[in-house]
Amino acid sequence: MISAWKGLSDPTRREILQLLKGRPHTAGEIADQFSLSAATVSHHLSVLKGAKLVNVDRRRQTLIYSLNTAVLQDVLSVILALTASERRKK
Amino acid sequence: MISAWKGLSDPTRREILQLLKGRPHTAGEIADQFSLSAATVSHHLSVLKGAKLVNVDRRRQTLIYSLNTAVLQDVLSVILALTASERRKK
DNA sequence: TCCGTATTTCGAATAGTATCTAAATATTAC
DNA sequence: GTAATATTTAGATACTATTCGAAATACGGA
Repeated sequence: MISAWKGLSDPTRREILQLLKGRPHTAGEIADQFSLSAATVSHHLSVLKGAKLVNVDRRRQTLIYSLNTAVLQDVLSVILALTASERRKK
Repeated sequence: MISAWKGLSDPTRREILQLLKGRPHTAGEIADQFSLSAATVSHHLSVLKGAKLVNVDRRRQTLIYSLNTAVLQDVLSVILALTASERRKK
């Protein structure tokens, strides 16, 4: 199990998520957007998958990756908790 | 320059931030909360400082760390952008 | 069944991170 | 100036992450 935080800690992976925000993409389409080898992008996708930040579906011979925002809600609440100004203090 | 994402990617550092959310702490007080050496905690504090997630003030011979939420706002907007459902689609 | 396309997995190089102990620095008190 | 206290820096080691090219796998079509 990879934490969402680890998934988000790499800039390439954050770019992939931004890309997937628009619409689902195949692994090949994603790899084409970066000057990295397909193997490297595949590795990043497996990290994102392990962190449940993306969903994968197979259609014919291609794998289609899409954004999974469920885990982002948890990240969001941690950040919100940290930024929340404390009311009712003392 | 360390990115806020890198700063947030380690569980110990996130715990430190939670601790600082309550009130500022000295380096020693923070170190006491963890079963890690003071040197290790100091390292984590320097990462948080590099990511501008904490502020440091010196009072007498102690260094006082406090939470800096400014950078968290940027993290927050990235997460919000990813989770925002797309309106006006098509 | 063999081929082509899409993608992942493997093995290895390199770089970055977390952790420790010990030594160094900074501040204050005497 | 010396000592005491608080904290960081230095050096070492182990672990984890990023990246690549090459080989392996999976699926669908001829």
